[in-house]
Amino acid sequence: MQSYTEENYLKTIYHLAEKTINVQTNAIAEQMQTKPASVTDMIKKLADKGLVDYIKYQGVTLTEIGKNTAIDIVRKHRLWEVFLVDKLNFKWDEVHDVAEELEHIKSIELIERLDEFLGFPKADPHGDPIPDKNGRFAKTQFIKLIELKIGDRGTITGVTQHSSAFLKHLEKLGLTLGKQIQISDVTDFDGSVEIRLSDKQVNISREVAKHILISSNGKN
Amino acid sequence: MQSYTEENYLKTIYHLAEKTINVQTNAIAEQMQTKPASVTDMIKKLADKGLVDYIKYQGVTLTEIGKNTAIDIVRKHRLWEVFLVDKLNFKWDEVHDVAEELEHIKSIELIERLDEFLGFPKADPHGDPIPDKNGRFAKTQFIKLIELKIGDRGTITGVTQHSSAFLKHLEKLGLTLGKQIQISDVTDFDGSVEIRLSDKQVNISREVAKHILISSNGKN
DNA sequence: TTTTATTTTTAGGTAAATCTAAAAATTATT
DNA sequence: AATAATTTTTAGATTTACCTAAAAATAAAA
Repeated sequence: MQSYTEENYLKTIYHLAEKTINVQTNAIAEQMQTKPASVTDMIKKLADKGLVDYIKYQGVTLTEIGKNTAIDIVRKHRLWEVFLVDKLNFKWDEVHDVAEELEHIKSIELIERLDEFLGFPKADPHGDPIPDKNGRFAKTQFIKLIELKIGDRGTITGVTQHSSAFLKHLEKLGLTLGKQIQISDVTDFDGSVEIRLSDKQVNISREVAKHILISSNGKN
Repeated sequence: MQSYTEENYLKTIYHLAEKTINVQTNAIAEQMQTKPASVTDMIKKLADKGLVDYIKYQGVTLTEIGKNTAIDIVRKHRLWEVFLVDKLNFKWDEVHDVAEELEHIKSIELIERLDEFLGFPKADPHGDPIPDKNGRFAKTQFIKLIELKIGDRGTITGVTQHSSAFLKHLEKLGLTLGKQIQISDVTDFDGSVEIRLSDKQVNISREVAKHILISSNGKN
């Protein structure tokens, strides 16, 4: 059984490991808003518990057990987000902090039943995949909006930025999950992208385009 | 803002204060499965924060702020219990421990929306009243089943014992919330009570009868 | 390949919530 | 009222998760 804090470390390491193989102390510290010295302390503890592999000065990797624990927390977090949006009518930019607390509630039964109550959702309100109770993710075929060419069509299925500012911005533009889009133009000058929606045309910066995930439904 | 632990102390003191005016250190310790010395430490802290009034060796009472905080936790606990039973199909004897964790999630918005989602329930699955967001309880007129006379009718509206064993026992007998009952006999010998339900007749011990609350709908 | 910069760790300390054991106050009993 | 029993508090430690400041290791630059 892990403490609330240990769980948060595992989750952070898990997310950072999606980008780099060996996760660095400073990266963890920054992510968790704490100091590198504190991270070192905790890493040692997690290593003693067999949740991470750790070589001094070389960063950490999750062990099998550590990874499974982390995935379980991610599962809880995302299921609660679905609950908050689908059942309690929260906006997609309002759910993160509360889910951050709810993810630590320790009851397997609770999560199984919540999953069922929500209809076994495959993705959270930001399009992030929800692992099943065995920790398996449904394979998904995403492409970044920025990589599409003029004329390409697709459906918005995820975002890689969860800040409230970003999500509110998308909401205002009408770029929400499930929306069908087509690239109508890409500006050479600043790389901004012109997008055709069913009812209107919007322009987004290159920076925004980087963080939108599209499930492509064919060229042209 | 209180810690998880502080909240548990306030809640315990609140419940104990329903029976005695001045709550004793030992009583708190027993209830919280901790040692009296630890309780004294925490009481001092709560007194410093203005949440309890404390005179050495004389026990504690909640201040207005402390009481409101406690009621808020009770509200959260009971709303989550309703959620677990009504939405996730937990049994009434399975919800306490999980609600014990959920009650500490800090988000006013969450609870308001949960309350609405559940249809502003007035009582939890054990019949305990749920305070509204201003901390006010709906007045309820309960009488203990043990106090009824032969021939009296009523509706089961609460229990004063939340142990799983007790609740499972009632469940097996068909004595669940909302059931209409009539007292058909009271045994002189051991005080056990014979109860008529719509479809059957059951016998309960005096001890069980003490912990069932009835909203009486008139004599005979 | 030194020197410099960055990253990481160690050493020593703090605050929260516990504990045990002993002392002090209160309450009950003779 | 004196003694015994109970309750409560104090004193001093422990554990967890932090911290700062300084030392050590690694990586980057001259």
